Amino acid sequence: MAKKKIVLLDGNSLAYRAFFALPLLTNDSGIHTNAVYGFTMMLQNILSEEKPTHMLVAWDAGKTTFRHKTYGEYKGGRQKTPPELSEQFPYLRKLLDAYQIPQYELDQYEADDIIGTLSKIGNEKGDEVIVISGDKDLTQLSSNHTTVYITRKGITDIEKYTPAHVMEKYGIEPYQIIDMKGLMGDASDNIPGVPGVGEKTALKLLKEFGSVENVYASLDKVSGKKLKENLTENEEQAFMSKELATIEQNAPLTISLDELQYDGPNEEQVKAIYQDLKFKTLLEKMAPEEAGVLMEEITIQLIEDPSTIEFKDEMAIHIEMADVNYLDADLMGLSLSDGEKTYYIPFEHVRNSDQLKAYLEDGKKKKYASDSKALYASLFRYGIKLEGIDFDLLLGAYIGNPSATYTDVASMVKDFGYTNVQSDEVIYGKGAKKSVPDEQTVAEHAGRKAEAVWKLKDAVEKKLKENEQFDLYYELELPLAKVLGQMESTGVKTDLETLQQIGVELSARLSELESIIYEMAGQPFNINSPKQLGEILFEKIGLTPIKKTKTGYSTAADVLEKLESEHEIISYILTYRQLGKLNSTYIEGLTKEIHEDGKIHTRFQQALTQTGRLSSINPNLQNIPIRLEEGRKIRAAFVPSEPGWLMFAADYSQIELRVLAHISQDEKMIAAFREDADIHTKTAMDVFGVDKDGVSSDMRRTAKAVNFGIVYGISDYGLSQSLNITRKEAGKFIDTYLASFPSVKQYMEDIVADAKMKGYVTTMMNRRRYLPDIVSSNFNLRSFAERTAMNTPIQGTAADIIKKAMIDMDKRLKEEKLETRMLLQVHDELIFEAPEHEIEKLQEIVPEVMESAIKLDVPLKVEWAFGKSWYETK
DNA sequence: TGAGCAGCG
DNA sequence: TTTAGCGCTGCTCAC
Repeated sequence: MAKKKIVLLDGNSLAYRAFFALPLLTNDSGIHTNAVYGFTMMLQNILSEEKPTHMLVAWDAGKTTFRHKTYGEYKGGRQKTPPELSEQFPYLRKLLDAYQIPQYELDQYEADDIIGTLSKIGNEKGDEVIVISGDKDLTQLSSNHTTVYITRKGITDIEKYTPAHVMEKYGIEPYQIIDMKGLMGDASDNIPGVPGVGEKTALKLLKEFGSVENVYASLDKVSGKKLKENLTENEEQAFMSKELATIEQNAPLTISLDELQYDGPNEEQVKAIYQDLKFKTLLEKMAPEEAGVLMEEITIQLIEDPSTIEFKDEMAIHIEMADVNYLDADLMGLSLSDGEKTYYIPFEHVRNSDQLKAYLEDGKKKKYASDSKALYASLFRYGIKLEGIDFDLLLGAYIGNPSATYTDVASMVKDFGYTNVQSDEVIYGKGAKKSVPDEQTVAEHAGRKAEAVWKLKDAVEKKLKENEQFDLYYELELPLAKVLGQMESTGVKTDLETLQQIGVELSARLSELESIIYEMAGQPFNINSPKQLGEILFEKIGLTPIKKTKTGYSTAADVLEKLESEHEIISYILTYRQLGKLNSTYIEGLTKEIHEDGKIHTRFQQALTQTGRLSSINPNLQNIPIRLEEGRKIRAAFVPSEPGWLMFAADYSQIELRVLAHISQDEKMIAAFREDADIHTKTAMDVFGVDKDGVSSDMRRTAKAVNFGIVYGISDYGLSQSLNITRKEAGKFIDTYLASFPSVKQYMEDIVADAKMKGYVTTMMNRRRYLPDIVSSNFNLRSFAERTAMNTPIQGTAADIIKKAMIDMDKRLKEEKLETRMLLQVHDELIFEAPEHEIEKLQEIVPEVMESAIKLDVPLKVEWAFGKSWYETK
């Protein structure tokens, strides 16, 4: 028979944990729900992560247990269970019934004993057992087959106790936990132990003698007069305490392992209870499974001859395609809706219709799209130049809720409470089962999408107006979508031979490095496997691990760099990593992405980042190497697509610090930028209190790191890492910095306070980012939100600025009737290809347009270069 | 599928 | 007193 995976939960302990970990939530009906809610969250985590075959929740039975016969005061002095918690137990039991998880209690025994007995039975059969509790006593049950999960802070944070972990933490075996308790006692259970003996002393004694019995057998060897005295006087109490702490593993259970089989919940019942308790988020999580119901009827006109369509002045429009990548996806059909009538035209008829083409290219006919950039670029593949886009649902939803992840129209409209469109997953399936259904189904699906766009336009606009984001939407994001669509369609010419040539060199050097590394390691192994590499470095060679990850030793570059002087193999590994990355990601990766036209067409995601930046995918052209010369050569493969043309690149200099100077209104910083000083040198002068000539290169480097840190929402820890100095030193730098730029300090404090009050921060163009965690009681979450509050207005404003510059640039190129094409955006940089005779003009207008994209209290500065390839634009 | 690592601004 | 720089994408390994 297959091995079982048995999960045993300590019901009372976990309910207490959940109750105290969460604030006292009350639902509309006045029932307290925090313990049930926390318990449910935990349960769901366990079910999805562990996928148990067998489960049981054990409960304590009544007030007295067999332990009270040993010691009447057992668990004496405990606070009564708060009534707010007591009232939740019946709901918990009902919920577990709905989940169809067996529950069990046994008169005179505690939940521990039930769990201990079952885990023993499981162990004997070789099954895998997981015990979950909030009580560390249960760690005594850990064994080769049993792992004990103890909840840490909160409810979902769990510490896993294997025998090795117990050893690591306490230096003793799991079975010695009871000896430890015997000696030190346990205040929460009112187990006395030996007075004067705490955890430290108990562990010391156990490491020397092994057990309570042996401690007393060798009392004369115990050092310390007072300790010996205490032990002697409390011998009986020590043995009794050990007995009390011992979990019974032979309780007379009336239930067998086979009865614990878990086959999943009764969804209907679970849903009913969620509804009863008003667990909205949990309910929503269940909802996708029953998608497909409650759809309103829709009448779709399937069109073969587009000339029969009545093209209104305003219509919603959508193209249904078989893949997310609209640059090469198979286009299935186009849907149109005017709110009354909805049409679906299979794409073969779209392509061949002059009337439809004329409609799509008519700028006077307003069109509302689900994703306008996808429309521009996909229609452009068929020579159709889309005009008249006046609304974009994706961008509207994104501006209203940047943290959402939109995968299809259904996910966008959900934010507005609209449900009459199904998810793509429901229609097409997912993974291996993905397939296109019959045309009628596709037509309805596409029709519903167009209809949804039509119906939601008002709601989206209303929200934009309320949040004063109308301009951000109509002046920035919507026109940008068109520019980006053009850039994606244009693509960047990529020279395959250059890539291949670099690839050949890389492969040769990699195999050379490989032999050297194998030689030094004394054996071949997979250098790309952090696991194997860690074993070789830290076990075989015996280097000292500096950092650990969840799964083993960290072999990250910053760790290896610290070990470089310890062993010569390290530098070879670092080089191998670096070159391996170039080869797999850039040479092999980019080669695969070159289209038939000899170009690479990336897609810019316009509705993804939390800050308003763009991102680039399939492939990512925003992370082409530049920092190291070997990688930088990759850029030589990116060339103009026309003979005699050149690449032209322009980037904003220090845009984020300039934005910071403007937002914080720091006089010194503003002055520095106005006189075009080197900002890092200037910072160094202030932080180190020297004059310009006194700034060493090291000081400048430090100042640069501090400047970066400030932009990111600094912490002494982060700075200490990047500069390889102590936290204290880093803290000092930060203090000195903030003292010399007081307005920056003020800004950092104000923005955090503002975010706490409003729940969000904004950029100069009123882009929002919501930060619910900024009021969290969890230190990590809160700190992260605070740094985000400091960083987002800066990074986001910089993003706004370059977006505006792109729109202006596109317009200017047209006005000047230039052939120059904008190709790429890399956060603070724009890349163009241009005929040689236009270069002179570009040198004039590109900086002009970019520098005047927005008016700040400091000048914006643009630097530019051109050459025969991207590599040469330096 | 997620973790670890490394590439960019 | 264990936390711990901001924003991304893609490759490889191991499960």
